[in-house]
Amino acid sequence: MREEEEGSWFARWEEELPSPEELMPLSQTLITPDLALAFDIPTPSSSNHHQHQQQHHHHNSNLQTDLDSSDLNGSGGAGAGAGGGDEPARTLKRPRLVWTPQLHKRFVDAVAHLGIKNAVPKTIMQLMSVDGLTRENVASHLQKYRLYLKRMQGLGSSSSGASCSPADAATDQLFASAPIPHHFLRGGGGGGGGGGGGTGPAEATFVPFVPVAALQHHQQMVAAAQQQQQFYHHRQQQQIGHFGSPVGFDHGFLTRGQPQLQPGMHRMVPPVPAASYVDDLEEGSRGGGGSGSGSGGGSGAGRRVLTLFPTGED
DNA sequence: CCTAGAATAT
DNA sequence: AATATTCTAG
Repeated sequence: MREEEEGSWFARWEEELPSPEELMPLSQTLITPDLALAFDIPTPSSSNHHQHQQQHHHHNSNLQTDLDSSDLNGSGGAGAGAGGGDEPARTLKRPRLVWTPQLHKRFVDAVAHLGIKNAVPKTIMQLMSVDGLTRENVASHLQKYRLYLKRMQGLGSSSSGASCSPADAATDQLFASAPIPHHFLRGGGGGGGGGGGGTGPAEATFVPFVPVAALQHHQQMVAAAQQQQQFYHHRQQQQIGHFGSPVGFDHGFLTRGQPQLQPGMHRMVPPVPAASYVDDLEEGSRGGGGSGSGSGGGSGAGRRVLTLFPTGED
């Protein structure tokens, strides 16, 4: 048992973690309609371009906002009835998870609040409380995120040309949408050091008494996986509708604020601040504090960090 | 046995 | 390029 705590880290947790707006539109593009479930859809290699008809009445299946991506799973298409039957509950592949800035924000927040030490996929996943998110999803993203951080460290001093490859630019945009917590800066190298500063070794020494206590059972992934598929079906019961964003935001996001408890799978919901939230969008005070972002130079990119929505607002 | 991490594949 | 999936190590 650990009893050491700074006592202040969680004090701000409420303010930093979930923002109502950010919390709501989280359950994005997960799973697709029963269509996918209906057949296994081997997805015939490449060759999928024909615009077929749009999906007629979709029950409650989630749509991706208004993205035209359309076939995530090759809906429709070939299909064929595999197997004859409709027992899709098996061999189902879930659609690719799209890491939208909001989702990433949550990811970063979770990581930031956990600290490097506890920022492991499972914990992060639990902290995020995003249904449909799997450990694999988080792990994969975490991997990428680490690379990004690592890359960031490599720079700092050196020429102002921060970006090396165009690829970085793209990733930058995604990752830039989320504030980089002071952690994550691996000291490794020494090299450069820091730059600026001291970001401090605040290596998250604080123990995370993860609000998500419980859990940690010897649950088998298999079971979890099956259940996940299950809730994909059950999902249809989700309470949808737009949450009043009368302003241009017409996102048809299915939102899922609180995790529903799955039978057999308990998900503790973190202390959702039912109290007042502070909209701490990107606080302007960044740059100096942290790792230096700019340190001196400032990447030319400046900070155009504004979580853009895919809603097509331009 | 389960989890994290990196590597590899799609 | 972005994610998923696989493999290996702890």
